[in-house]
Amino acid sequence: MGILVLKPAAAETLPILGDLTVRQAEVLDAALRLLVSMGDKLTMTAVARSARCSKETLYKWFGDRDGLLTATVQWQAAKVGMPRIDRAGLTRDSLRAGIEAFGESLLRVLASETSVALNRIAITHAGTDRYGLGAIVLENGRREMGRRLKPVLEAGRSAGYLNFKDSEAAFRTFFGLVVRDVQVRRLLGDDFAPSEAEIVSEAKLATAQFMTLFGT
Amino acid sequence: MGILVLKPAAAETLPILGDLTVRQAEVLDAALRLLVSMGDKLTMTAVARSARCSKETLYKWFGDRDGLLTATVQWQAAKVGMPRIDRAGLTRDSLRAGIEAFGESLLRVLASETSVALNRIAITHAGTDRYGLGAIVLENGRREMGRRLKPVLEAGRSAGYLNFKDSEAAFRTFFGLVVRDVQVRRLLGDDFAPSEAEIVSEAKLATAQFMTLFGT
DNA sequence: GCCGAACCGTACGTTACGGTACGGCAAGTC
DNA sequence: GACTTGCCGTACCGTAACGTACGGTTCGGC
Repeated sequence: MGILVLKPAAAETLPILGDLTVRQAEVLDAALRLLVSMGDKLTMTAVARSARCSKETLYKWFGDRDGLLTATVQWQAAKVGMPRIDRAGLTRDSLRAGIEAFGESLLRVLASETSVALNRIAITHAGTDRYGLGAIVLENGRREMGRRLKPVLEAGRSAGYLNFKDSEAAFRTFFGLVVRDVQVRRLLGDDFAPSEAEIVSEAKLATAQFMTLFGT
Repeated sequence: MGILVLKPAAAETLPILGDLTVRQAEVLDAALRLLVSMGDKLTMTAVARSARCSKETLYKWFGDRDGLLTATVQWQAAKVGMPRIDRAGLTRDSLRAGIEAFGESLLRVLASETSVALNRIAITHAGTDRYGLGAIVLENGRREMGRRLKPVLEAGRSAGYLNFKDSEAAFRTFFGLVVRDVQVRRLLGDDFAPSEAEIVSEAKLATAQFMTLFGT
C-alpha cells in the first residue's frame, strides 16, 4: 500500500522501502530534518521548500501527508544500526563486553534527538492513523533490539554463563536496567540528556546489575 | 498562568487548581473522557457538546485550547494517587511489602488507558507549547513518585536493610525494573496490556530483583 | 537538436477548527 | 417586576494547512 508499491521509472534506486530513487531519499532526508526540528507541526509546504521540490511531486510520490510521514519514519528506522554481537569464541568477558556495548548503543540511540523526534511523532499518531507509525517504530526499534540481543543471551546461557528461563523476559529486564526513565523523560521534554560519559558508565552499571541478576 | 489565576465568582469551589467550580470540574471530567477517546484530535466544539456547555464559557474559563488541555491534565494528574508508605516500625518484610505495593501501583497507573492518553498528549505538545504539558506530567508523575518512594528507601537504608549511595539512582533503577518497556510500548500503540495478575507478579519480581541488587 | 516525460514553482479551492459575537433564558437580588 | 449575572446555543469570521491544477523548465533518449 502507498509507499511500498512505488514504481519509479527512474534509473538509480536504493534497496529499501521497495525501491526509492536517490532523489526520493534526499527528499526523505530533508523531511527527517524537519521532523526533528518541527515535530508534528511539519508541513507539506515546508518539506517541499526544504527539499526544493514541488508539493505536487510529494503527493505523487507519497500519496498524502501520512504517507510522507510513514515513509520518513521507515527510512530512518531502517538506518538505525544496533551492533550485531559476535557469538564465536564466547567467554565470560566477551559476553559481558558485548552486552555492555549493546547497552551503550541502545541508550545512545534512545537518548538521541532523532529518536526522540521519531518516537514523538509515532506516539502522537498511535491509535488514530491508518499507516501505524507506532507499529513501524516498535518493529524497527524495540523489537529489532530484542532480536539482536536475545541470541547472545541464549548463547551465554548455553555456555553456562547466564541463567534464565525466558530470554524475552531477560531482555526486557536488561532494557529496563539500561533505559530506566531516560526515554520517557526525554519524550516529555525534560531537558536533561545523558552525556557520552554517562551513557558509557550507565551501560556499564546496568550490565553489572544484569550479570548480578542473571549471571552464574 | 492562565488557569491558575481563575477567580470564579460562583459559590462552591474545589480545593484544587486554585479553586474550581464543581461545574468546571464536570467540564474537565468530560474533557478528560474525550482526551482518552480522541487524543489530540479533541476539539473545542466536541468538549462543549459533551459537557453541555457553550464554547464561549470554555474560553472564558480556560482562556484557549491549550489552557483547557493544561487544566485537564492537571486535574487528572492531581487525582492520581500513589500510596504513601508507612515508615513507622520498619521491618525487612514491611519494607519489602511497601516497595512491592508501590511498584504495583506504579505499573497499574502507567499501563492504564488514562495515563497513556495523558502522556501521549503531553509528549505531543512537548517542546512547542507555552504551558508545558510535559513538565506538568513529569512533575505530577515521575517526580512525585520519586518523592514518595525515596524517603522509604532512605529509611530502609538507615535501618540497615538497604545499601546504596544515591537514592535518586536507586529509585531510577527500581523504576526501570518495574516499568521496563511497558510504558513505551503502550504509548506506541502496542495492543498488549498487562493483566492485573501480571501487574502483581511483575511488581513482585521487580521488587525481588531490586532487593537482590540493593539489599543487605 | 527535437520530443516527451518528469519535475519545479506557485496560485488556488476547500475544509476544518480555533476563537468571537450576539440573542435568549433562567435564577437570584432589590 | 425590572435589573443583573452567568450561562447556553448558534451563527459567524479568519487562518492555516491539505490537496490540486497548470504553465514553465529541465533532462534523458534518439
